[in-house]
Amino acid sequence: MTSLQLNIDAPEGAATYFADVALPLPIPQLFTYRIPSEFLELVKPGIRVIVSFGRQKVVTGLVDAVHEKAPEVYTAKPILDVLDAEPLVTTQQIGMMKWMSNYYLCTYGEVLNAALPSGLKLSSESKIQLHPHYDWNETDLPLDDKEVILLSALENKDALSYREAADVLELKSAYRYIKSLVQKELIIIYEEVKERYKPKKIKKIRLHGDYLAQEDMLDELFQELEKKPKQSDLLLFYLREVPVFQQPQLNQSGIAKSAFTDAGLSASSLKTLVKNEILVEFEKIISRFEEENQEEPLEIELSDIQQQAQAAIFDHFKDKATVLLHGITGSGKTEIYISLIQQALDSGQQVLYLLPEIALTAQIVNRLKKVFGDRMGVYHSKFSDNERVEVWYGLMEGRFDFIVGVRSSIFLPFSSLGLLIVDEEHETSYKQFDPAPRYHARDVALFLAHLHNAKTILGSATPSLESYTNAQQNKYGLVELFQRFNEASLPQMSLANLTQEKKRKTNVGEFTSVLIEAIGQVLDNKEQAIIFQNRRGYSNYLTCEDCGYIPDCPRCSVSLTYHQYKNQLNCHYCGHKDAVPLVCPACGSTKVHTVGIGTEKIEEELKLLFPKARVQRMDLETTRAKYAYQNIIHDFEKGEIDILVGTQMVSKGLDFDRVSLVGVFDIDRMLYFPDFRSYERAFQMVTQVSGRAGRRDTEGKVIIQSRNPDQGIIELIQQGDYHTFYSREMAERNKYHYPPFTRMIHLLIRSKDKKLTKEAAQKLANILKEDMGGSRVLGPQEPLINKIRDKFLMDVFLKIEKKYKMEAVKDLIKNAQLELLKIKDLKSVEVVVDVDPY
DNA sequence: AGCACGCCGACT
DNA sequence: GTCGGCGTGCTC
Repeated sequence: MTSLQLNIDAPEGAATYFADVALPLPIPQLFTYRIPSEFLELVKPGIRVIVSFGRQKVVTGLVDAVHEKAPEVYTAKPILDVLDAEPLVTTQQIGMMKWMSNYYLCTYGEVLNAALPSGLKLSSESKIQLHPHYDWNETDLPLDDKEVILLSALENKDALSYREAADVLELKSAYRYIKSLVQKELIIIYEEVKERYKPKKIKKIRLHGDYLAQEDMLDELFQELEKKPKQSDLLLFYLREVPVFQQPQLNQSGIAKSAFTDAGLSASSLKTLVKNEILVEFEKIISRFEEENQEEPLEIELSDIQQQAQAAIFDHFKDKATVLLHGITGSGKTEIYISLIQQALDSGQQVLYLLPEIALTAQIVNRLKKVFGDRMGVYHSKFSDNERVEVWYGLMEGRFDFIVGVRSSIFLPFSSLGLLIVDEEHETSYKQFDPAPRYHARDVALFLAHLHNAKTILGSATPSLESYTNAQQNKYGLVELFQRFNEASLPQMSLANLTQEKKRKTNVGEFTSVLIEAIGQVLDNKEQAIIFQNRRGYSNYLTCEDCGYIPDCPRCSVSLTYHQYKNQLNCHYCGHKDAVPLVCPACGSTKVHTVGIGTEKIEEELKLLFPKARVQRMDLETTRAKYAYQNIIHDFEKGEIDILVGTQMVSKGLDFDRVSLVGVFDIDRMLYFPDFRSYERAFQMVTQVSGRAGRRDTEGKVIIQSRNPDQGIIELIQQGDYHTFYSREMAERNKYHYPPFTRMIHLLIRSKDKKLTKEAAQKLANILKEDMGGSRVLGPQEPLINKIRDKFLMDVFLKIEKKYKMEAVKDLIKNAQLELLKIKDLKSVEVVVDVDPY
């Protein structure tokens, strides 16, 4: 068999070549395909190929290696097509992706899947259509009802996917009938391949070349057209726009077809001119990114302090690859970044500037665009696939050498990175949780820098304990900036005690009088306020006063959140929606009311408290549209909003001049979150959001509402003293063996059966405890939310001292997983491994 | 991840 | 009996 296959298309005596191909699927191994001789020259590592995989499917894979070793136990399928002339990924990228799959314990295919924008992947979908020789009347084969339904559906619509076929029959799977119909030769199955990336084209018009060569031809033409004024108008318009006789080369690029219609000229006359080959219509591929108005590049001038900081950074870079830039909000970190980026670009290196999702807004992008112009590419989740592909190619082809982007920009094809900046380094949104690869973009960026021998700056006003510890231990250089730029003063923080006010009845709902008064003052002074509440929706949940019933999600173990404007109950975990009950479904009582307070309710209450104030809410719901976020920010900047109410979105990297008050609505909620990082998060959040208050000439005020403000942690947060906070928190982490003293791995065990989930978790924990000692294995424990999307969850945490090799631990985990698979009852239980959970 | 196969319970 | 569900194994 093997020898037969070797000679399929290779000339006598010539070797047959094979390619190991990585597929963007969660399968651990590579797959070997035969390279047909016509593709031999083209197939190299990093080239995308199309292969068939499984029964019928066609998928895009990435060539990993080319060799002559014929597989021994199976016949390799041929590569069907080659997609690239040049490798689509760089060797550094492949190195990084392999490192990621190893470090984050996932398959290479999963990394690949995350790395390639979907516009660069293509896969097929199985579809069915009527058999070419199909004739309804000729069929004397017995057909059952469902088969008839399917056939008539296919007579109306020429193709159906498996999913659609199942929907037509109102079944979970239509496979049975599809198979039967294929056997009866009434339908066929085929693969439809979707090409995802489409270059953007515009229709353009130019003068036919013949008229360029001979000027008198045009005179004749105008005489001919004398009786057709609409056509000669069109022609004159073109000649006015494009002076082809003065500058014949301009005719080549012509003008946009839309220019004619925009000028109010007849579209049908244009059609006639094109038909008569006087004008020529053609298409041009254009970039999706607008050509920037060529403004003068903005010069950045650093203050003395900023210059000193920059000098200190350079000094550290002499012997360290990474510098932590710890600068309070408003200390002018961005200018330092810009200066460093300029210098890196000037020396011919590429630069990557990472920002957390919500901080990457028009504000910062516009500012950078003014300095760097067209060489800067932006990579953002609100960009379409096509736009992402253009950034990818733009970087490869050298049109961009500077990328500003979110988490996933670390996957872009850099070839000569010199500098990486991870801004707001402490942000949790750098960590991806679902799906795999569960990576932390900051940590991958550091590895990427290592691969390129590049320098990295981690920037934050509130560094993560991990990074600050690395700086303390001299692994990173540390540069700190404690002075606000432009002499702006730091806001003054105060506490408002809600419990006490409730006793004295000075509160209005969840608002303390302290906060209400402060807002009133802001409005009187024609200044602005930001109210921060990290909970969206109207209220936390509904409850029945009489029986205590709380509507909960049928698929998750959480109560449903009440959204007033949609008049709906939503599950924030699985998206389940429910109508709002008028009477309690459990006891029939009408005393169903809301508990807790979200951004939506705060907005409503504010409108009642301050009827004249213009209140705007900013959260996931109000910013879903592509430009909604920018619009709100823009209105706020222009002073068209007095009070901005929002979730963490309001705390990120926005600079407003007239904000004099920041209210932290409910700090308790952040502190009591059951997570070892909850204090760190609360500290970061409050410090970040406080930074929005009082810039330039306005003195800022921050009011933190709490029910229980007499705790050390709140005092620490109020003082805003990072160093004290750091040492206190580190003492706690040390005591309980939490990161940064240890490394953590989170094992999430889930399945549809509660008992099996618990059993599997226990088993897994036992195996690991035996292998690595009981003190390093935490759990199994039931998480607070123990069911999501109908799957029961259990947690096991591993805490491993830094001195241990992670490799060894990962092998133990893999082994434990294999052990678990050996127990046949537990095979349906999933184990999700999350390295360095956040 | 899909997809196909095979086994098993609930209906005509 | 057969239909429809679902768990399991495989993909070069």
